[in-house]
Amino acid sequence: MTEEINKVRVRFAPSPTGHLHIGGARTALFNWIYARKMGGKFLLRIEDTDLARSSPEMVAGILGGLRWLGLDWEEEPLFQSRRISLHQKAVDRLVKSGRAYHCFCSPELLEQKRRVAVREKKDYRYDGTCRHLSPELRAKYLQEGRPSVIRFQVLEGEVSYKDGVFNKITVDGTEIDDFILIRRNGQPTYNLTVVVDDHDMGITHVIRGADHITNTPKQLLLYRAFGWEPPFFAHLPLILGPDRKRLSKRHGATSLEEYRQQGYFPETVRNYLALLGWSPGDDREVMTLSELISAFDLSGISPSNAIFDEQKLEWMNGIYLRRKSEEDLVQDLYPYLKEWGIQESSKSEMEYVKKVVELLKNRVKKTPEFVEAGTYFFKDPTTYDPKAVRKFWGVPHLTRWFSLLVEALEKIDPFDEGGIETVIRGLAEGMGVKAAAIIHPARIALTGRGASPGIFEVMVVLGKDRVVRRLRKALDYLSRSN
RNA sequence: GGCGCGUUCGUCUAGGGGUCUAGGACGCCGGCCUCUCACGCCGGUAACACGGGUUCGAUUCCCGUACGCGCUACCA
Repeated sequence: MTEEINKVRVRFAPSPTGHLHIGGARTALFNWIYARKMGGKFLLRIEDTDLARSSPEMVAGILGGLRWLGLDWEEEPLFQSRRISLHQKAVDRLVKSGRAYHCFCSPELLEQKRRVAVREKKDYRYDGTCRHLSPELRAKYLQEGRPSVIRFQVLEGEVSYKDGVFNKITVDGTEIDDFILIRRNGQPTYNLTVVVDDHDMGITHVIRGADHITNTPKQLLLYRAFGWEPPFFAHLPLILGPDRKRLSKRHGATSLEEYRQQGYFPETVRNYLALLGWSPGDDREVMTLSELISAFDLSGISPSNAIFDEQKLEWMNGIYLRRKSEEDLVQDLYPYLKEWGIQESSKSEMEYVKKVVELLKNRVKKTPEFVEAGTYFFKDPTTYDPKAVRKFWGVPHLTRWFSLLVEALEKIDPFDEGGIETVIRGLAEGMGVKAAAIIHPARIALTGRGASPGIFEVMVVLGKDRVVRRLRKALDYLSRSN
């Protein structure tokens, strides 16, 4: 029983007003890992009280993103919008106990006061007009049905807490506004809902972005006013773009979905994100999930913001890609097959694709790159790389070499690597040139390019028919252009 | 502007009074391998923001300055 009570419960609480942001994904990941590490539970709460900007599609997208990353949650996600009456009830308690009060100041009036303060270079804070309203006047206004908000009454002199990541955070009570708990339209505000919901969900550790640091003292005040035990707070440093500004559209991809579409593996994103702001304390970087979980510790999180380095993400994806089996990569390639002109995937065609993957996997970092890198395995070259042509096709006797090459290759049976290599090296020797003198021109003929996997391997995969056809085609091209 | 927080190679970071000639990784540069390109391997480049303290001794502790970021909403 007590064991159950002491169990760690963490949550990820996105607001469905956009796609799952890379920063949100990391927050979710850290919560998930922490729950796993501690044998606790990872819960979800959808903060959809901003009715105008929230949508069910966004909720679905966010859940999909979490699933893709492998971050499974327990219990049903809590929808904040369905808890409004509970939030209001909680505030009623505060009003009754005198910790919250109705404020009748109009938004226009407050806006005006704020402008004045800004003009005079003073910092604005709610002046407490309605805090000091006489009970009679307040009752009268209420009776008249004057529109009002409910504000929290800040009494404390100083609030401080020890953050799990940052140093001790202290703020003077005079710096905290009598913040609004319930809007004019009856909707509760963030600082209130987050406290009520976290309490009701039994959240023990709040792990969230550092942009919430300054909200924390307000929330602590609410916990105190409600007489609730506050959770442990740990704030994650922000993820910045290369210009040190908060990661945004200007930096390119910011949503998890975009990285998925670009061909990054979930394990890469997970691993890379885990390393943004956290380190296992030793030199390990490429780590499995279970390694991540066992090495994870809140104390390993650094407090300074981190710049998102896409180059390193790409490098890491290359590591994971090379570790994958050809079979798995072929699976990943299915959505792209039609770009190679493969309509329905027969067994033999898949065998061919697998061979192509074998040759290319050390040369790409993301799955979709196979498409471009491997086009010549599926279509005869229609153009020849001009730079390579200039370098290797300008030699004399090339057409004669190609003719001899075709002749020799046609005789090879079986058409395997050893046989091909022997033939080509023999041919070169016979002509008193290096093998490279034949290999490079042949590569252009076969692939259209100046670079490719080893040419003997390429020939084997292409097969004798394609090889011979392409060499003849090049021969034709050469004789016409000379 | 006010308040809060932060500051180790270009980037992610290790280290937290002497063992630091500050370690690793990405990137970049060079080399090896080699038919090219990759992969792999080897090597190199590059940092404790600045100024004061405390101390026998500060990258490590304290204060200040600079810079950065966050918050400053009837958004979350």
